[in-house]
Amino acid sequence: MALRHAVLATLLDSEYSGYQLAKVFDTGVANFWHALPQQLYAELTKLEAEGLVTGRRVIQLDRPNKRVYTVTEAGLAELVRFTEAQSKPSFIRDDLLVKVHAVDRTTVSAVLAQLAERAEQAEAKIEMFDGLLRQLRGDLDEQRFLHEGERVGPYLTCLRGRRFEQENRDWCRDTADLLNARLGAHRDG
Amino acid sequence: MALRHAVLATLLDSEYSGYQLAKVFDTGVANFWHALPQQLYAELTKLEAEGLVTGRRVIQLDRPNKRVYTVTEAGLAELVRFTEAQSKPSFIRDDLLVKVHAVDRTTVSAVLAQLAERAEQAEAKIEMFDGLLRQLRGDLDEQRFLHEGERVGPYLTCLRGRRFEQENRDWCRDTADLLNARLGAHRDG
DNA sequence: GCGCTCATGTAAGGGGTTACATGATTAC
DNA sequence: GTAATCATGTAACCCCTTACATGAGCGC
Repeated sequence: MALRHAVLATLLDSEYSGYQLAKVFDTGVANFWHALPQQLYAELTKLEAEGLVTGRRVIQLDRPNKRVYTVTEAGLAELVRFTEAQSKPSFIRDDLLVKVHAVDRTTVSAVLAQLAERAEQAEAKIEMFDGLLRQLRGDLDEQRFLHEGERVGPYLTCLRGRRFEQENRDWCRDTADLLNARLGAHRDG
Repeated sequence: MALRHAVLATLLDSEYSGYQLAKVFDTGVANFWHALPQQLYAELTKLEAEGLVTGRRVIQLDRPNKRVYTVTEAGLAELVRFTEAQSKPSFIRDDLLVKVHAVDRTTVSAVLAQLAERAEQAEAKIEMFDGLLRQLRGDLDEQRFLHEGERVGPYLTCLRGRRFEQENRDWCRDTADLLNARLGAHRDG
């Protein structure tokens, strides 16, 4: 029962519809939480029933209508309660790392291809983060924004996401280089 | 259904009992997969029923007996099939990052305390990885081992884990420093 | 005896994933 | 009309988590 807190934290940035929230969870938020659209629709319905968010119908002429959500006082209180409670240890689950762990007994070429793909995805995410960070800090330079900006939370998590993806990209490249070098040297696999 | 592949990949390193596997999943393997002991016992039973691993009873005099498992040919084939299939995108779920994202509207002191705690945990993991890496490469230096060692998969994933924890520790410290500086400057809470 | 580690589970319930369903509106 | 995006779900199933249960052997 922690998806709700990720949703509440995200709705502090702006009001969102389920559809918009799904987009955000697929990009920026994905650095600290992962969820599918169906989960988000269900969670928003539950959160509204419990009074932690309120929905507002928005009539759109050029597109289908939508329902956007805002955090209530009760929702914020729940987020504070969550913040003060102990954190569960975070966890990673990564298919690609499982594959690398077993690479000496499986198919090196398949792993190499996936490392290259992952490195590219990481690169794309880095650029996405750079854009997001620029957008968040507006006219200020980073140090100024971090020290004087009003809301730094989202900026700080983006910085973390950016570092993570950089590390990810570099490791993928280093690992691919090494596996390639071994292939060249041994002429097997 | 991907826990099984993490288990198979881990059993390539050595034969393990469920209990030992749980220990390994709590430390080294935790960098790419997370699982509780109950899951592992259940998965080992299923894997043996499907012929992907074989169990062997070990009689111990000084401790309760145990059952240790090895990957079969069919298990290795399944791991190869998995390796060649597309990877699911990896995901992170991290309470602490949710809390940092919302920090401007919640309790800074609680977040600071948890950042410090997390930084310490990361430091401990870095040391654990250093030990593991030394153990894996034996007498060889790192470059030599990476280029000439027999099994580099586990070493490569450890390197990834180490980098990840380093990044984690640094970000926690930087973030805590910044939040502290803001507290000092604004004198609010 | 008591607590610790080793060792292996069962059962219930909640959360997440996969597959499917529906409809509005815009652009070609 | 057909594809693409916007928009919102339902249903079934599987996996994961939480809580509980059991017992052997060691050190004090």
